[in-house]
Amino acid sequence: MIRAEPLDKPLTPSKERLRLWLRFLKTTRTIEATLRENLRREFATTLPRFDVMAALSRYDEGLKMSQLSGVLRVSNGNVTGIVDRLADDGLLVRVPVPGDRRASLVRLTKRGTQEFARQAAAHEAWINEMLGEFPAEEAHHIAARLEQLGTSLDEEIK
Amino acid sequence: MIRAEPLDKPLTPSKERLRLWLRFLKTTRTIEATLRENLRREFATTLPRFDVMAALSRYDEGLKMSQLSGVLRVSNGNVTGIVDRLADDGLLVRVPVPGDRRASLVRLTKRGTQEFARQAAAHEAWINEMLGEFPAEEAHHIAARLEQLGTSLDEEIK
DNA sequence: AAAATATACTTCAACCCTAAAATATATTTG
DNA sequence: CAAATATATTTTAGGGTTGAAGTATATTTT
Repeated sequence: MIRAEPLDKPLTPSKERLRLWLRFLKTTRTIEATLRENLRREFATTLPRFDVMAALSRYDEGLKMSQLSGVLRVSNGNVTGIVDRLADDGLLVRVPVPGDRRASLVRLTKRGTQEFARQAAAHEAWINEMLGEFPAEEAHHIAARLEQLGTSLDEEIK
Repeated sequence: MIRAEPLDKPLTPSKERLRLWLRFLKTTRTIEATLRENLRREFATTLPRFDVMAALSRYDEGLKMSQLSGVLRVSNGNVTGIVDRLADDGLLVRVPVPGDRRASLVRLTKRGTQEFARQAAAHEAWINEMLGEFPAEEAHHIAARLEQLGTSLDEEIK
Protein backbone atom coordinates (compact mmCIF):
# COMPACT_ATOMS: atom_id res chain seq x y z
CA MET A 1 0.00 0.00 0.00
CA ILE A 2 1.49 3.26 -1.10
CA ARG A 3 -0.78 5.78 0.56
CA ALA A 4 -2.35 5.24 3.92
CA GLU A 5 -4.28 8.53 3.71
CA PRO A 6 -6.26 9.72 0.72
CA LEU A 7 -4.87 13.06 -0.41
CA ASP A 8 -7.14 15.84 -1.60
CA LYS A 9 -8.27 15.13 -5.09
CA PRO A 10 -7.11 17.94 -7.35
CA LEU A 11 -9.95 20.20 -8.43
CA THR A 12 -10.34 22.38 -11.49
CA PRO A 13 -9.66 26.06 -10.87
CA SER A 14 -13.37 26.69 -11.19
CA LYS A 15 -14.12 24.13 -8.48
CA GLU A 16 -11.40 25.51 -6.23
CA ARG A 17 -12.99 28.95 -6.49
CA LEU A 18 -16.41 27.48 -5.82
CA ARG A 19 -15.06 25.74 -2.76
CA LEU A 20 -13.51 29.01 -1.62
CA TRP A 21 -16.83 30.79 -2.05
CA LEU A 22 -18.77 28.16 -0.14
CA ARG A 23 -16.29 28.27 2.69
CA PHE A 24 -16.34 32.02 2.63
CA LEU A 25 -20.08 32.04 2.93
CA LYS A 26 -20.10 29.52 5.73
CA THR A 27 -17.52 31.46 7.73
CA THR A 28 -19.36 34.73 7.29
CA ARG A 29 -22.66 33.19 8.28
CA THR A 30 -21.22 31.56 11.38
CA ILE A 31 -19.66 34.78 12.58
CA GLU A 32 -22.71 36.80 11.63
CA ALA A 33 -25.02 34.46 13.52
CA THR A 34 -22.88 34.80 16.63
CA LEU A 35 -22.86 38.57 16.34
CA ARG A 36 -26.63 38.67 15.91
CA GLU A 37 -27.13 36.54 18.95
CA ASN A 38 -24.68 38.56 21.04
CA LEU A 39 -26.25 41.85 19.99
CA ARG A 40 -29.66 40.51 20.82
CA ARG A 41 -28.65 39.13 24.18
CA GLU A 42 -26.41 41.93 25.40
CA PHE A 43 -27.98 44.99 23.79
CA ALA A 44 -31.45 43.94 22.63
CA THR A 45 -30.62 45.11 19.14
CA THR A 46 -29.95 43.64 15.70
CA LEU A 47 -27.16 43.67 13.15
CA PRO A 48 -29.00 45.98 10.72
CA ARG A 49 -29.63 48.45 13.52
CA PHE A 50 -25.97 48.23 14.53
CA ASP A 51 -24.95 48.81 10.91
CA VAL A 52 -27.08 51.93 10.65
CA MET A 53 -25.70 53.32 13.88
CA ALA A 54 -22.14 52.47 12.82
CA ALA A 55 -22.62 54.38 9.58
CA LEU A 56 -24.08 57.39 11.36
CA SER A 57 -21.34 57.37 13.99
CA ARG A 58 -18.87 58.30 11.26
CA TYR A 59 -20.83 61.42 10.26
CA ASP A 60 -21.38 63.96 12.99
CA GLU A 61 -23.50 66.10 10.67
CA GLY A 62 -25.70 63.11 9.88
CA LEU A 63 -26.65 61.50 6.59
CA LYS A 64 -29.62 61.80 4.31
CA MET A 65 -31.74 58.68 3.95
CA SER A 66 -30.49 58.12 0.43
CA GLN A 67 -26.87 58.52 1.50
CA LEU A 68 -27.45 56.08 4.30
CA SER A 69 -28.87 53.45 1.98
CA GLY A 70 -25.99 54.12 -0.41
CA VAL A 71 -23.35 53.66 2.29
CA LEU A 72 -25.00 50.51 3.63
CA ARG A 73 -25.86 49.23 0.17
CA VAL A 74 -29.38 48.32 1.07
CA SER A 75 -32.60 49.52 -0.50
CA ASN A 76 -34.18 52.84 0.32
CA GLY A 77 -37.34 51.28 1.64
CA ASN A 78 -35.38 49.09 3.95
CA VAL A 79 -33.63 51.97 5.66
CA THR A 80 -36.96 53.70 6.28
CA GLY A 81 -38.15 50.93 8.58
CA ILE A 82 -34.91 50.55 10.51
CA VAL A 83 -34.57 54.31 11.03
CA ASP A 84 -38.21 54.50 12.11
CA ARG A 85 -37.61 51.97 14.85
CA LEU A 86 -34.31 53.51 16.00
CA ALA A 87 -36.05 56.89 16.14
CA ASP A 88 -38.85 55.40 18.24
CA ASP A 89 -36.16 54.21 20.64
CA GLY A 90 -34.65 57.69 20.84
CA LEU A 91 -31.29 56.61 19.39
CA LEU A 92 -31.45 58.90 16.37
CA VAL A 93 -33.47 61.79 14.98
CA ARG A 94 -34.59 63.01 11.56
CA VAL A 95 -33.64 66.65 11.10
CA PRO A 96 -35.26 68.61 8.27
CA VAL A 97 -32.87 69.90 5.63
CA PRO A 98 -33.28 73.63 5.17
CA GLY A 99 -34.07 74.41 1.55
CA ASP A 100 -35.20 70.90 0.59
CA ARG A 101 -38.44 69.75 2.08
CA ARG A 102 -38.17 66.28 0.53
CA ALA A 103 -35.04 65.32 2.41
CA SER A 104 -34.10 64.88 6.02
CA LEU A 105 -30.84 64.34 7.77
CA VAL A 106 -30.56 61.39 10.10
CA ARG A 107 -28.31 61.89 13.08
CA LEU A 108 -27.52 59.94 16.24
CA THR A 109 -28.81 61.46 19.45
CA LYS A 110 -26.49 61.83 22.39
CA ARG A 111 -27.94 58.66 23.83
CA GLY A 112 -27.48 56.96 20.45
CA THR A 113 -23.83 57.96 20.34
CA GLN A 114 -23.20 56.67 23.85
CA GLU A 115 -25.10 53.47 23.26
CA PHE A 116 -23.26 52.82 20.01
CA ALA A 117 -19.88 53.34 21.69
CA ARG A 118 -20.69 50.55 24.11
CA GLN A 119 -21.91 48.28 21.35
CA ALA A 120 -18.91 48.97 19.14
CA ALA A 121 -16.46 48.10 21.90
CA ALA A 122 -18.20 44.80 22.56
CA HIS A 123 -18.39 44.11 18.84
CA GLU A 124 -14.66 44.60 18.39
CA ALA A 125 -13.94 42.29 21.30
CA TRP A 126 -16.22 39.57 19.90
CA ILE A 127 -14.53 39.77 16.51
CA ASN A 128 -11.11 39.76 18.08
CA GLU A 129 -11.99 36.58 19.88
CA MET A 130 -13.57 34.85 16.91
CA LEU A 131 -10.71 35.74 14.58
CA GLY A 132 -8.06 35.08 17.21
CA GLU A 133 -6.71 32.38 14.88
CA PHE A 134 -5.32 35.07 12.62
CA PRO A 135 -2.16 36.87 13.62
CA ALA A 136 -2.29 40.59 12.83
CA GLU A 137 0.06 40.06 9.93
CA GLU A 138 -2.07 37.44 8.24
CA ALA A 139 -5.28 39.37 8.92
CA HIS A 140 -3.67 42.36 7.28
CA HIS A 141 -2.61 40.36 4.25
CA ILE A 142 -5.95 38.72 3.60
CA ALA A 143 -7.84 41.98 4.13
CA ALA A 144 -5.58 43.63 1.57
CA ARG A 145 -6.17 40.81 -0.88
CA LEU A 146 -9.92 41.12 -0.42
CA GLU A 147 -9.71 44.82 -1.03
CA GLN A 148 -8.14 44.11 -4.39
CA LEU A 149 -10.93 41.69 -5.12
CA GLY A 150 -13.47 44.31 -4.11
CA THR A 151 -12.02 46.72 -6.61
CA SER A 152 -12.22 44.23 -9.43
CA LEU A 153 -15.78 43.27 -8.43
CA ASP A 154 -16.85 46.89 -8.40
CA GLU A 155 -15.54 47.30 -11.91
CA GLU A 156 -17.30 44.16 -13.09
CA ILE A 157 -20.62 45.33 -11.68
CA LYS A 158 -20.11 48.94 -12.73
CA MET B 1 11.70 63.94 1.89
CA ILE B 2 11.94 60.33 2.84
CA ARG B 3 8.44 59.09 2.04
CA ALA B 4 6.39 60.40 -0.84
CA GLU B 5 3.38 58.19 0.01
CA PRO B 6 1.82 57.80 3.43
CA LEU B 7 2.10 54.17 4.47
CA ASP B 8 -0.69 52.36 6.25
CA LYS B 9 -0.75 53.34 9.87
CA PRO B 10 -0.06 50.28 11.98
CA LEU B 11 -3.14 48.96 13.74
CA THR B 12 -3.52 46.92 16.88
CA PRO B 13 -4.09 43.21 16.25
CA SER B 14 -7.67 43.68 17.36
CA LYS B 15 -8.20 46.44 14.80
CA GLU B 16 -6.54 44.38 12.08
CA ARG B 17 -8.96 41.55 12.77
CA LEU B 18 -11.88 43.97 12.82
CA ARG B 19 -10.76 45.33 9.47
CA LEU B 20 -10.50 41.79 8.14
CA TRP B 21 -14.04 41.04 9.31
CA LEU B 22 -15.50 44.20 7.80
CA ARG B 23 -13.80 43.46 4.50
CA PHE B 24 -14.92 39.88 4.68
CA LEU B 25 -18.48 40.95 5.19
CA LYS B 26 -18.38 43.47 2.39
CA THR B 27 -16.96 40.93 -0.05
CA THR B 28 -19.54 38.32 0.87
CA ARG B 29 -22.38 40.78 0.57
CA THR B 30 -21.23 42.02 -2.82
CA ILE B 31 -20.95 38.51 -4.23
CA GLU B 32 -24.18 37.44 -2.59
CA ALA B 33 -26.06 40.42 -3.99
CA THR B 34 -24.83 39.58 -7.48
CA LEU B 35 -25.84 35.95 -7.09
CA ARG B 36 -29.30 36.93 -5.87
CA GLU B 37 -29.80 39.21 -8.79
CA ASN B 38 -28.55 36.65 -11.29
CA LEU B 39 -30.74 33.90 -9.82
CA ARG B 40 -33.71 36.21 -9.96
CA ARG B 41 -33.09 37.35 -13.51
CA GLU B 42 -32.07 34.06 -15.07
CA PHE B 43 -34.06 31.54 -13.06
CA ALA B 44 -36.75 33.50 -11.24
CA THR B 45 -35.56 32.03 -7.95
CA THR B 46 -33.79 33.15 -4.79
CA LEU B 47 -30.66 32.22 -2.89
CA PRO B 48 -32.52 30.46 -0.06
CA ARG B 49 -34.43 28.37 -2.59
CA PHE B 50 -31.17 27.57 -4.36
CA ASP B 51 -29.60 26.58 -1.03
CA VAL B 52 -32.43 24.21 -0.22
CA MET B 53 -32.24 22.57 -3.62
CA ALA B 54 -28.45 22.32 -3.38
CA ALA B 55 -28.74 20.53 -0.06
CA LEU B 56 -31.37 18.12 -1.37
CA SER B 57 -29.36 17.43 -4.52
CA ARG B 58 -26.74 15.75 -2.38
CA TYR B 59 -29.26 13.32 -0.87
CA ASP B 60 -31.11 11.13 -3.33
CA GLU B 61 -33.19 9.62 -0.53
CA GLY B 62 -34.22 13.08 0.62
CA LEU B 63 -33.92 14.79 3.97
CA LYS B 64 -36.29 15.30 6.86
CA MET B 65 -37.27 18.89 7.57
CA SER B 66 -35.18 18.94 10.72
CA GLN B 67 -32.16 17.53 8.89
CA LEU B 68 -32.61 20.13 6.19
CA SER B 69 -32.67 22.96 8.67
CA GLY B 70 -29.66 21.41 10.39
CA VAL B 71 -27.64 21.19 7.17
CA LEU B 72 -28.56 24.72 6.13
CA ARG B 73 -28.24 26.07 9.65
CA VAL B 74 -31.44 28.01 9.49
CA SER B 75 -34.45 27.75 11.75
CA ASN B 76 -37.06 25.03 11.39
CA GLY B 77 -39.87 27.44 10.74
CA ASN B 78 -37.91 29.10 8.01
CA VAL B 79 -37.47 25.88 6.07
CA THR B 80 -41.19 25.20 6.24
CA GLY B 81 -42.01 28.26 4.15
CA ILE B 82 -39.31 27.75 1.55
CA VAL B 83 -40.17 24.08 1.12
CA ASP B 84 -43.87 24.98 0.84
CA ARG B 85 -43.17 27.30 -2.05
CA LEU B 86 -40.78 24.94 -3.82
CA ALA B 87 -43.40 22.21 -3.47
CA ASP B 88 -46.04 24.51 -4.97
CA ASP B 89 -43.71 24.96 -7.91
CA GLY B 90 -43.33 21.19 -8.33
CA LEU B 91 -39.58 21.22 -7.68
CA LEU B 92 -39.75 18.97 -4.63
CA VAL B 93 -42.16 16.76 -2.73
CA ARG B 94 -42.82 15.82 0.88
CA VAL B 95 -42.89 12.05 1.26
CA PRO B 96 -44.34 10.53 4.44
CA VAL B 97 -41.92 8.51 6.52
CA PRO B 98 -43.29 5.01 7.16
CA GLY B 99 -43.49 4.39 10.89
CA ASP B 100 -43.31 8.03 11.95
CA ARG B 101 -46.31 10.13 11.18
CA ARG B 102 -44.73 13.29 12.53
CA ALA B 103 -41.93 13.41 9.99
CA SER B 104 -41.72 13.69 6.25
CA LEU B 105 -38.89 13.31 3.81
CA VAL B 106 -38.29 16.15 1.39
CA ARG B 107 -36.97 15.10 -1.99
CA LEU B 108 -36.34 16.85 -5.31
CA THR B 109 -38.68 15.87 -8.12
CA LYS B 110 -37.24 14.93 -11.48
CA ARG B 111 -37.99 18.43 -12.67
CA GLY B 112 -36.36 19.81 -9.54
CA THR B 113 -33.22 17.80 -10.19
CA GLN B 114 -33.01 18.97 -13.78
CA GLU B 115 -33.73 22.57 -12.90
CA PHE B 116 -31.13 22.54 -10.15
CA ALA B 117 -28.48 21.14 -12.49
CA ARG B 118 -28.94 24.12 -14.79
CA GLN B 119 -28.84 26.54 -11.89
CA ALA B 120 -25.77 24.95 -10.35
CA ALA B 121 -23.82 25.16 -13.61
CA ALA B 122 -24.63 28.84 -13.98
CA HIS B 123 -23.83 29.43 -10.32
CA GLU B 124 -20.39 27.88 -10.65
CA ALA B 125 -19.66 29.98 -13.73
CA TRP B 126 -20.70 33.19 -11.96
CA ILE B 127 -18.46 32.40 -9.01
CA ASN B 128 -15.60 31.46 -11.27
CA GLU B 129 -15.89 34.81 -12.95
CA MET B 130 -16.23 36.84 -9.76
CA LEU B 131 -13.31 35.08 -8.05
CA GLY B 132 -11.20 35.02 -11.22
CA GLU B 133 -8.65 37.13 -9.33
CA PHE B 134 -7.69 34.10 -7.32
CA PRO B 135 -5.45 31.45 -8.90
CA ALA B 136 -6.49 27.91 -7.99
CA GLU B 137 -3.55 27.64 -5.66
CA GLU B 138 -4.40 30.73 -3.66
CA ALA B 139 -8.09 29.83 -3.57
CA HIS B 140 -7.12 26.45 -2.21
CA HIS B 141 -4.89 27.95 0.44
CA ILE B 142 -7.41 30.49 1.74
CA ALA B 143 -10.21 27.93 1.74
CA ALA B 144 -8.05 25.60 3.82
CA ARG B 145 -7.27 28.41 6.23
CA LEU B 146 -10.94 29.22 6.61
CA GLU B 147 -11.69 25.59 7.27
CA GLN B 148 -9.30 25.69 10.20
CA LEU B 149 -11.03 28.81 11.42
CA GLY B 150 -14.38 27.07 11.05
CA THR B 151 -13.20 24.26 13.26
CA SER B 152 -12.05 26.60 15.99
CA LEU B 153 -15.29 28.60 15.75
CA ASP B 154 -17.36 25.46 16.07
CA GLU B 155 -15.48 24.57 19.21
CA GLU B 156 -15.91 28.04 20.65
CA ILE B 157 -19.65 27.97 20.08
CA LYS B 158 -20.26 24.49 21.33
C1' DA C 1 -45.09 79.84 -16.16
C1' DA C 2 -46.77 75.28 -17.43
C1' DA C 3 -45.32 70.77 -18.46
C1' DA C 4 -42.06 67.31 -18.20
C1' DT C 5 -38.60 65.15 -15.73
C1' DA C 6 -35.79 64.14 -11.76
C1' DT C 7 -34.97 63.46 -6.87
C1' DA C 8 -35.98 62.08 -1.87
C1' DC C 9 -38.46 59.38 0.48
C1' DT C 10 -42.31 56.07 1.92
C1' DT C 11 -45.48 52.41 1.08
C1' DC C 12 -46.54 47.90 -0.61
C1' DA C 13 -46.45 42.95 -1.62
C1' DA C 14 -43.84 39.08 -1.28
C1' DC C 15 -40.31 36.63 0.58
C1' DC C 16 -36.67 35.49 4.17
C1' DC C 17 -35.50 34.88 9.02
C1' DT C 18 -35.71 33.95 14.02
C1' DA C 19 -37.31 32.60 18.65
C1' DA C 20 -41.10 31.06 20.93
C1' DA C 21 -45.56 28.92 21.22
C1' DA C 22 -48.56 25.46 19.47
C1' DT C 23 -49.76 20.85 17.52
C1' DA C 24 -49.24 16.17 16.65
C1' DT C 25 -47.08 12.00 17.27
C1' DA C 26 -43.48 8.84 19.75
C1' DT C 27 -41.14 7.20 23.55
C1' DT C 28 -40.15 6.64 28.30
C1' DT C 29 -41.46 6.25 33.08
C1' DG C 30 -44.01 5.42 37.15
C1' DC D 1 -51.27 1.48 30.66
C1' DA D 2 -51.47 6.39 31.88
C1' DA D 3 -48.70 10.33 32.56
C1' DA D 4 -44.70 12.68 31.60
C1' DT D 5 -41.32 13.77 28.44
C1' DA D 6 -39.22 14.06 23.96
C1' DT D 7 -39.26 14.71 18.99
C1' DA D 8 -40.85 16.56 14.28
C1' DT D 9 -43.01 20.01 12.35
C1' DT D 10 -45.95 24.20 11.73
C1' DT D 11 -47.67 28.56 13.22
C1' DT D 12 -47.08 33.15 14.96
C1' DA D 13 -45.25 37.75 15.92
C1' DG D 14 -41.82 40.83 14.89
C1' DG D 15 -38.19 42.24 12.29
C1' DG D 16 -35.27 42.59 7.71
C1' DT D 17 -35.00 42.63 2.58
C1' DT D 18 -36.06 43.75 -2.19
C1' DG D 19 -38.10 45.84 -6.42
C1' DA D 20 -41.75 48.40 -7.86
C1' DA D 21 -45.31 51.73 -7.25
C1' DG D 22 -46.76 55.91 -4.99
C1' DT D 23 -46.27 60.80 -2.96
C1' DA D 24 -44.23 65.07 -2.47
C1' DT D 25 -41.06 68.43 -3.72
C1' DA D 26 -37.28 70.36 -6.98
C1' DT D 27 -35.40 71.27 -11.28
C1' DT D 28 -35.30 71.60 -16.18
C1' DT D 29 -37.46 72.35 -20.62
C1' DT D 30 -40.32 74.45 -23.74
